[in-house]
Amino acid sequence: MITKQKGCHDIYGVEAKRWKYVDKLIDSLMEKYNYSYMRTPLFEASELFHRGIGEASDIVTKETYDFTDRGDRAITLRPEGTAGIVRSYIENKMYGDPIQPVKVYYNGTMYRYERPQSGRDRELTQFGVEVLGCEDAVIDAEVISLAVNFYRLLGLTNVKVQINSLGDEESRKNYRNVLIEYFRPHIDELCEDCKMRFEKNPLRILDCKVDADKPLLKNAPKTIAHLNEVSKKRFEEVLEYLDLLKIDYEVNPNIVRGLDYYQHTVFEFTADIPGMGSQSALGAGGRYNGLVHQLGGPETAGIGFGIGIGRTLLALEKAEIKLPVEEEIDAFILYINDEEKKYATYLAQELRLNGFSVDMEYQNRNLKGQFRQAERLNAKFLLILNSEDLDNNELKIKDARSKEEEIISMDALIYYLDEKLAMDEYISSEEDLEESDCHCHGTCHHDHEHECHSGHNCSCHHHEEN
RNA sequence: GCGAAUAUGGUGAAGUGGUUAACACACCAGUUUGUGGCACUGGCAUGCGUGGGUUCGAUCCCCACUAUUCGCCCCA
Repeated sequence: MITKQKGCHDIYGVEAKRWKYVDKLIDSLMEKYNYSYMRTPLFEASELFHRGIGEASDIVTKETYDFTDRGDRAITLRPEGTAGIVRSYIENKMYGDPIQPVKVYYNGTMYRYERPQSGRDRELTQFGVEVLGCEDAVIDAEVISLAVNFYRLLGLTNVKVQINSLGDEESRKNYRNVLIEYFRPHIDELCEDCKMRFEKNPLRILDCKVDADKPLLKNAPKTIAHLNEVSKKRFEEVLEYLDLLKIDYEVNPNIVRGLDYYQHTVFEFTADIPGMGSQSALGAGGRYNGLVHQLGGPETAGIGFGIGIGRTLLALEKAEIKLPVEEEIDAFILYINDEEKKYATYLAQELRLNGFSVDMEYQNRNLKGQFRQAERLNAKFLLILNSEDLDNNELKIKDARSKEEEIISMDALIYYLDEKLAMDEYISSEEDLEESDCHCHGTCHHDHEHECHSGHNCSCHHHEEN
């Protein structure tokens, strides 16, 4: 048997519906914020990521999927979304677009060569936005609030925004020197990794987990204290806008991010959910004003974030938040003989083209099996074909919920279904308010708690009474 | 890159150095000449991750490998 590659996943069934739900939410939210969808290639010249992300970062040194193609080109599967977007922005000269700033979003797979574990895969899906060509603090706040609202709409209300500012180039350099001077006399107290970081990227020492509790780290100079006036003012402005938008945040001087290109605002979205382990970061981002120029474009401000969809869904699961995924069909068509089967085939198409979700029996199973199939599919109505009824241009329709059954004229079917389904929607929205979404159909023959078709646990009322 | 655990059918799993590998759920067929969830009957692993070894004999013991899961590291 050929199996899937390490760290990859097949997504299907109910799981696929959850993903689809998130995709739709993203699209509709982005439409409201007026960000345009953008799709860039899954692979790019390796150089793009090396120049963009930074040679020193772990990502480029050991976590990318690299290969040479048949033309001997060095190719890398994209490990993140920003570099490709920026490359495209430059290549397509979007800085000349009459509409500025350029606000885009993406939602696609990324690849990282890592050891997989819970919440971390080799193929992962990220949703992210990028705003290019706007330096104003208001856009920082919009981008952050947008992400928070995305989480809120999913039901994750306890996502924390951790925010920090690295300042502009000048501030960043100053701070770096301050930090080096601060750590230099204490190098020996640091862990092995941090000794490496001291050389390559001293900022990263701050979010080291091994040394985190040492007073040396706790008392380390803070970025914010070493911002120059302009940077400081800018950061305050971002926070003001966040207050205005009622976004809760926590200024965390240890957020420095792994990538070299960040400046000014950097942030991380974390969810304090039991069972998420060290994968509590659901998304992150920041401002990358130097990147466009670094990749060969004009000086252009940029900001964005990336959110891991898989990890977000995992958080929802751990927090026991259910997404309202549709798992019902409007009607299922049953029949016994071949004449009826032909009519069923015709009727299914007719109803589908009229906007109903319809399925039917395909392989002439006995009625018992067909009823079971209809139940499994959560069909709201069963259309039971009968030659005699068909001759009278009628059919028998059974309401799966009420068990009521009646014979109606074929001509009235569409109208009938429309009416009933509208009613049904009304009723189920009422029920949602009372949180009674159990599909046990009143009577239950199970002795214990069991899994409902909709995937949740429910206990049967008449057993509870005992 | 480092560490740990696990590996039996569609699923959850039990099990033993020796003829037919429990049990449950699911599924299929039937009892029921066209109405589902109950009951009953029957069907459902030529096989216990792969390769080697020990043995008269291995799913069970040993070794290696692979895969999965979890943790560390790291995280766009």
